[in-house]
Amino acid sequence: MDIKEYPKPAVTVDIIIFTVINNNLKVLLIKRGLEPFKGKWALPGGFVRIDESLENAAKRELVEETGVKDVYLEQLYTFGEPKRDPRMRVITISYFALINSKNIELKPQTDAYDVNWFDAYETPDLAFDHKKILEYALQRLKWKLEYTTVGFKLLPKRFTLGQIQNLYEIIFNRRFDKRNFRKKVLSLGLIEKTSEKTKNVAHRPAALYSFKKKMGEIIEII
Amino acid sequence: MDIKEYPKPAVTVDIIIFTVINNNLKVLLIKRGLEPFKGKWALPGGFVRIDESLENAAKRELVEETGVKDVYLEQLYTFGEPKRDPRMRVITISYFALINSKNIELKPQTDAYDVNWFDAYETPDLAFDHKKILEYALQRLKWKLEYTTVGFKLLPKRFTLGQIQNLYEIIFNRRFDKRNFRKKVLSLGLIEKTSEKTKNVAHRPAALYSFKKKMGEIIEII
DNA sequence: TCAAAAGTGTTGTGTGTACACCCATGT
DNA sequence: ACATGGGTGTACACACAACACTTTTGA
Repeated sequence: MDIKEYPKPAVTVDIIIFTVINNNLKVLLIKRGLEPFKGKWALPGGFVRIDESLENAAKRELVEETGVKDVYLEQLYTFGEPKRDPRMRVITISYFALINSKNIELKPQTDAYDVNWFDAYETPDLAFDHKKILEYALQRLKWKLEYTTVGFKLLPKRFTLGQIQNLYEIIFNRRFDKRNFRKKVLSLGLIEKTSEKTKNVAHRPAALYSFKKKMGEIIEII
Repeated sequence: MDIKEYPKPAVTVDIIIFTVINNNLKVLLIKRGLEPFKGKWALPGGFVRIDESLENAAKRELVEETGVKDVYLEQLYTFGEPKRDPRMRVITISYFALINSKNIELKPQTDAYDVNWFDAYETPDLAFDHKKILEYALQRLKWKLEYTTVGFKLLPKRFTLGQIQNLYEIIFNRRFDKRNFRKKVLSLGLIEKTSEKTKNVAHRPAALYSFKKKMGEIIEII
């Protein structure tokens, strides 16, 4: 039997883009302008072009929506239930991205459709099976933060130890002991104190830290 | 633009089926009977039917090749480089399966093409990018054994502590301390000693262990 | 002066690792 | 008798968790 005889599913990529804004974990969603699920919020994504790699498709979507390039991006999972899209068989390869909010140039104003950041744990109803995909991504995010240091990608270039701890507390939804947390983070040897401190804060200023060079490889230990 | 205008990639599943035979980690390969890569060994797999889920496609392939149903099966990764198949754009969702060799009814004899178990670390050249996929699977396998207990799926119903240790030593390619290993395994509380012992062995007989009931949930802790 | 986050050490508990000898059986 | 894997306990190092008070700033 010739392979061309098989009817082919459509193939898309969807991206779960996380960032931290105002000490809250946010995810980027797009309001659909077309049926099906017109008017519902959905993960950004689109069809994979016939001659581009899956990762490039994801990067392309990412750039289109946020304007950022240098982000942490990894394949998450492939969802392919036959009825997940009412129109036709669609298989989607999901990617998840971590970006720090300073790098973002959202372009919601310039476009007809709405693009917005939502609290990752309190999104509206999502189109397709995107709720399930988001939950899967949140699970992976927790896992990644527990066993790797990729979470640091969510931070700006200069940050305080308090900001890291906040980040972890948001994502794990629990408190950590300040002394133990700082000890642990510093013992990793990935960051170093700069000579600067926070300014205009209504409390004791905090030392600003930055990543040591060559974080790239170390970050991907798993 | 209508979605039907996009040329669609073909979608397949490939399965990395691991088992342990004679204290060696084995992977199931099939010799290709058609071009491209005719005569080369490859991972079992095939096209996803338009109305079946990805996991069902993987299960179908698994049953077709090995006759087994009750196995550990999980999605591994999706490979989609544009040129990975010389004929056309093919995206493959890989799955990896752990089965214990007692359950297998290989059907290589009845088929025209060859099916065989190979040492997972010493396979011949593989078709397509299957070498890369296999290496990815081996990496995941190590990881799974380190952080979960799914590796026990590779064992028969009754087994000795030495067999578990062998399994781990094969996969990690290093030796473990016998006392520490046994302590660790027993402390998990997942297995219990049966009243039986091994027979006809040229050394002191070993106690046979079996899984406690309700292993199902515990096994999937991550 | 008050609120709010920054900053700082010690102690106990549990987990992983290193290590050596006798036992039961088949040949 | 000997070869082979089965079976067992202790001691040290290290990572993690619990815990409270002083400091510096803006309002």
